[in-house]
Amino acid sequence: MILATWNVNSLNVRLPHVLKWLEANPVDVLCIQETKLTDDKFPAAAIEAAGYQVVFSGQKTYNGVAILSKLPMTDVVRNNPHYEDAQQRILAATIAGVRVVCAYVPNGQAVGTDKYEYKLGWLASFRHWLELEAAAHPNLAVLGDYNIAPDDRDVHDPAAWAGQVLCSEPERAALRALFGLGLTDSFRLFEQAEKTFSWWDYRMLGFQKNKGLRIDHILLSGPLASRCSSCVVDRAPRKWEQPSDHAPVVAVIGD
DNA sequence: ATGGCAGACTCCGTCTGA
Repeated sequence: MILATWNVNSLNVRLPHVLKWLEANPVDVLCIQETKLTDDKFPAAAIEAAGYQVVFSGQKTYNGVAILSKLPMTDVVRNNPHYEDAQQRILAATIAGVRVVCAYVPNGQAVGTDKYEYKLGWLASFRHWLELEAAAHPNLAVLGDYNIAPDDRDVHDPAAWAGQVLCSEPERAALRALFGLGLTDSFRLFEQAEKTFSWWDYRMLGFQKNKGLRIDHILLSGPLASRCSSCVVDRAPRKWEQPSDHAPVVAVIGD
């Protein structure tokens, strides 16, 4: 099974990119974040025509998540049942015996702001819910835009980003708390090129200068991690016309 | 210290993202 995650920064704009990428990369499951579409405007027909079933949970202007799958999805859950949230950031489904969670973790804006506090509270409740999911589903995969760079290897300029949002110690501790549930950052199971990132600022030639962060992750429970044979970032779509500022991350799970 | 870029809505400026 091949699992992928991609923050598309508006599915309205990026639908052609998604379809083009799936044609070249026919993954089994693709988790999408930042659809920025209400459910009545979701392009389900175009995705189904490409051979994927799809579930989605959106809102106007911001956030919004979707799971595309070649195989049937059951037990679909929208949002964290233990966290009252008007923002649509979580979607879960069971696919071929694997519990797949698609998450768009809040950005946090800046350390010390209300949005930052919302992010930390959201993550604490997310951990609580994932603990229950992990207990119920030995095969658990949590994919998405975490808006956290796990450590300084995941930051183009650690000194400039030190203590800043996406890199602050409380955020990193919240991510480690998810690792504490037995979830592994599949990217770090393998030898990786230095300065591999999944997001680059649109401004100041961020991608061309590789001034990025690795904030999109595929976390796997023990049984899935032991069967994982690769995890890579696909930089190719970031070079296309009118790209998302994020690149897809892809993990391969063997038999 | 600010803006740079991009997308969406309030739509020719403002908010948010990361």
